[in-house]
Amino acid sequence: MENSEIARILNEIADLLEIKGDNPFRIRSYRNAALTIENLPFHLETMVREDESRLDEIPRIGKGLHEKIVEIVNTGRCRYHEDLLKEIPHSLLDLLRISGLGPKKVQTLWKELGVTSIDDLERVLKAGLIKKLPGMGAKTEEKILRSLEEFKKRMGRFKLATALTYAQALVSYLRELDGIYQVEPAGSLRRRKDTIGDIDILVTCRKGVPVMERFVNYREVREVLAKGDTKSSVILKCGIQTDLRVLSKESFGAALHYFTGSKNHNIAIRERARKRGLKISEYGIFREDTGERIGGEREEDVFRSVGLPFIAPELRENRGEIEAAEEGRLPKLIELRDIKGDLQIHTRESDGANTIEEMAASALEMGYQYIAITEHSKAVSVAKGLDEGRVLEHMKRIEEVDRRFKEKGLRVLKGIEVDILPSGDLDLDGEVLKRLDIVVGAVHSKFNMTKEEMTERVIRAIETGLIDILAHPTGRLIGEREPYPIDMERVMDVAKRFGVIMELNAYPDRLDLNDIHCKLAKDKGVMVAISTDSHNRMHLWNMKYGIYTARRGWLEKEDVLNTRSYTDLLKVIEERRGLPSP
DNA sequence: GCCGTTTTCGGCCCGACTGTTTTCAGTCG
Repeated sequence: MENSEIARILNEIADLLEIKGDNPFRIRSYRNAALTIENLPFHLETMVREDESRLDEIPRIGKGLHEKIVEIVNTGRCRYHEDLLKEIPHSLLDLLRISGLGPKKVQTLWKELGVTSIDDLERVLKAGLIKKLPGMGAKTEEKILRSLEEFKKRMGRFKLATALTYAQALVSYLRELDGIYQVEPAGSLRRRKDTIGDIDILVTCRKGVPVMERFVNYREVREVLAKGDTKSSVILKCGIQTDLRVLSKESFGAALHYFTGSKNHNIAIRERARKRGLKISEYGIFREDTGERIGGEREEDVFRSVGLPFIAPELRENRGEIEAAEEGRLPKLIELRDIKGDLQIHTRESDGANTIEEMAASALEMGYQYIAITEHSKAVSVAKGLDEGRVLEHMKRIEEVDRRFKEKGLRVLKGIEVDILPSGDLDLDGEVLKRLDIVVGAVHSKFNMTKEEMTERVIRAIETGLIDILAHPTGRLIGEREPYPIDMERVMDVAKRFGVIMELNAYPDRLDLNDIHCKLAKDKGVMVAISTDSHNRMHLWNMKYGIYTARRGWLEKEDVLNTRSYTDLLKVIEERRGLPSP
């Protein structure tokens, strides 16, 4: 059973308890535990089966949750969860996902009108029954109707790249206004999470009202949800909810920290402040006893007040960054400028749009020292994948381009993205693969294997000793295709033995490895290569999204292969190939 | 249900906006 499945059950218990009106702190405990489990860098079921007592080392899991987790792992079920579902219909939980509907309103709808599903909700909305309920009126009914439509339309989240594009345009628009001091996007966008629920923008300015006016009149606004003096919310035409908050200069830092989150990072920081007799809110840092303000203008004030160094936004997930900060072992996170080359690039020879020369010229403009040309292999026929003969021909063309770019400072490596067949065999002859400078291996077919089958498939491929880099290791396409099931810990253990490097595919739809897998690789001492998988010249610029994810995964320059110089890169590959084969 | 620099009971982060209220509950982040 996956960690996410255990977390889902615990989250559902929390939802059910909320509708029941249970103790809010117990509910929080379930949510905290669920979040902790989602973020674990190891497979919880395996750990519990090996040594149940190690559960006690995990924070926010006490006696009660310990028992429930063991039960879930052993039986696949949780009696407490099932008992709750006997009282409360499961489909009621969908209603909580509609904004404006919380546990109390859902309970009222259920008890008073017998609403137990989205369909029921639509029915009572059409019949105009909601405005007759206690505590609800015509406006509530209308709001729920709008939220329901929004919910059906956007069901889910937006890719980071999409949200960043819209946010940056809006920030520029707001900056044009006179009297604006600071405009800063916060939230999961600033933490560079791979998907974004909504955009939060913070502003300081001479006068708040004109900013709010300008915001709600932005050309991209579809609907204004709320408009106040300090906070307004809109839905953009693309469907992203966007909130703007106006702050005083003296509280900007505290607010930036607060609205950057994550929620659990904030709770941990505030808890820390409370123990020091301080109170941290989005308005600043105050002494609990006297109420005296001791800071808040700069974000650093928040960290300093609780005795910590600055923690980069990408790390703020309460995944150990506070402890690391305390012990002075925060990572020095990788930056875009550390990248010296790109190791997965396609050209017209397979399914790319540009020539080798064009890709090389763009790479040179970006200041890179090297690129690898990695076409698909023959199994990926839709992408005009290469057979052995075409690989050898293509190698000559790459060598020719390399000769011309060498003196300009760019080396062009002969590579391939060889298909890992369902059997785990590679799609090209080993003798041909050995003649290439770099071999990237990847799964592109038969995604519906079981976890065991897929893990074996990839491990077999690694054990050929012929793969240097394992590309997009989970095959996910954000918002379109779930990652295929694979035991990443086992894969990385084998990769470590064979010196195989794990790819972080920087293409915005992939970001694969994800942040948690990057951290896992780092912890296991497996090197990561950040590659764009470029199919045209513009794609080369996607490297930044890979960097964002790498930073969320605690990666430093040293953890990433393509921060190496050309000669050091070759050394790493050479050493790997020199490792004893089975 | 978790947790301990107020340590095994009694707390648990904090504030804005909305709508239906007439002093506040619900929701959200």
